[in-house]
Amino acid sequence: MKIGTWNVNSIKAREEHVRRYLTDNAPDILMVQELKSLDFPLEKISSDYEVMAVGQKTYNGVAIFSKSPLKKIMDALPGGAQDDQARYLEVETNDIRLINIYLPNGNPCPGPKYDYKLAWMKRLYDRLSELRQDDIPFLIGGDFNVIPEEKDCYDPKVWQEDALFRLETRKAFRALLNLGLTDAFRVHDTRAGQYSFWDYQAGAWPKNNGIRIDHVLLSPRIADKLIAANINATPRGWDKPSDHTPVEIEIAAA
DNA sequence: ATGGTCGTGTGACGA
Repeated sequence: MKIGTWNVNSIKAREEHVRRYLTDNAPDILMVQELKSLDFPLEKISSDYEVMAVGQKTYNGVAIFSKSPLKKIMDALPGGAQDDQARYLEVETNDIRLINIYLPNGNPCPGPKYDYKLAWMKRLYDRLSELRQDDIPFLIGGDFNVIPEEKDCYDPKVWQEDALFRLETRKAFRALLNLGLTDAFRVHDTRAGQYSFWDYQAGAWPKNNGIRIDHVLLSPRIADKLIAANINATPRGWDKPSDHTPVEIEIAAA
């Protein structure tokens, strides 16, 4: 079973990119982030996929494409009574719990946006902790807006005080891993300089000045089924690309 | 050394 995650940076601007990606790669599941649309007709992208989304005008928004039927578990991260940002979608398909997130960026840092990011990560910790306690196997993918380690960015000094890399952010990400989760990509590739995002500015893509911020984390029983994991940089090279590229994993069926 | 890029929706703001 092939599962991908991709921040598309506007579904309106990237409709054809997503269609092409699904056609070329035929994943069983694709999780996308940053729809930047409240009600884009996602079902018209491919008749091979069922799709479920939580959208919002202009900002955020996540969706899941799946070849198998999807059952909604929740479309907001618990613990945020006044939080109306579309960043979380939890579903069940093929007896697997799937979570798609667009974790807050948090810049500028310090400031209220960074406070929101840390609070969101704590809420995420609480939700994943609950799933672990209930022994529900799950896979969480998306744009985490977290650079886990120095080797996941081209120049750690530049990123030192950034909301994506500063120590407090990395500690909060480490806490998620300490629930017993596996960073799927790192099981199959330990090299430095493997990135999922390259800024549009300053020739970051041709210079390979990127960062690895899109992740797939697996609970233990799903991790045991992991067959492959990779970053597919091809879509970043397409015309008018997203600034992110898909991360792909494969797990053994049933 | 400086400004440099997109997307949304038309003027900043978010990334």
